[in-house]
Amino acid sequence: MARKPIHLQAAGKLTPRDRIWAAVRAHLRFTFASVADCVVEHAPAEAQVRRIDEDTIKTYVESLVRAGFVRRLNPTRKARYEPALFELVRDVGVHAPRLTKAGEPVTQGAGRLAMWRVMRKLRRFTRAELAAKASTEAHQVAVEDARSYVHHLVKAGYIAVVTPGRPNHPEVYSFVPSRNTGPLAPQIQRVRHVYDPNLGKVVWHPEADA
DNA sequence: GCCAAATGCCTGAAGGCTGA
DNA sequence: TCAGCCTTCAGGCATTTGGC
Repeated sequence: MARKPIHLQAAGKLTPRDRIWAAVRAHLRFTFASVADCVVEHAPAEAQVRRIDEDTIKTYVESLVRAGFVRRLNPTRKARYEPALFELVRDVGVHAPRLTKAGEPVTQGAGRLAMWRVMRKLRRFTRAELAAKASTEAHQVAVEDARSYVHHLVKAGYIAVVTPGRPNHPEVYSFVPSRNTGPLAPQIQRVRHVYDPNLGKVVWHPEADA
């Protein structure tokens, strides 16, 4: 099996990595098995958590070790049955660190998150302004990407068109305060649905316009 | 459309356990 | 004693996703 669409992962509003991270924080010192047990114990009743989660745990714990969030206490085991023992050394709160297998921070999604923050701050903006304000040295946001993101958020009702675009006068948008649902940026899914992770639900889909 | 990320499946290695 | 089984871990790969 492979990764599920985010709106289908939302049972309990936690991804597998969120649950693993919560288990790590609960134990401080742990093995793969103890985390797996904790994940199952605290899983929502409707979620079918299987033993296979241990593979996911292994992958994520390894990335946490590489990133320095977690330290292995017994790098060389004396006996085959001595399970690998880990310790949490850097607790960054309830939100699971997003890491690659190599332990590097994940930059995917950084552009949309930055745009979401800029929208909530500026309240009134053009696409070019949004892209410029959301860009950093480490991560540039293309105007075309801003156009796509704004398009979907307008459809979903997060943004309103204040001044329609005309030659030499770019379209001006305003952020709808009542749609300030939280710090997490709404996501445009592959199927063009707009999913709000703050609400844990799909807030717009193309069929809604039809 | 391409790429990286996230997740699950599969296989093999190593060593302890168990029963004949 | 020893062959076969079991457990744990590591690594590679496939699939589907969201972001760009």
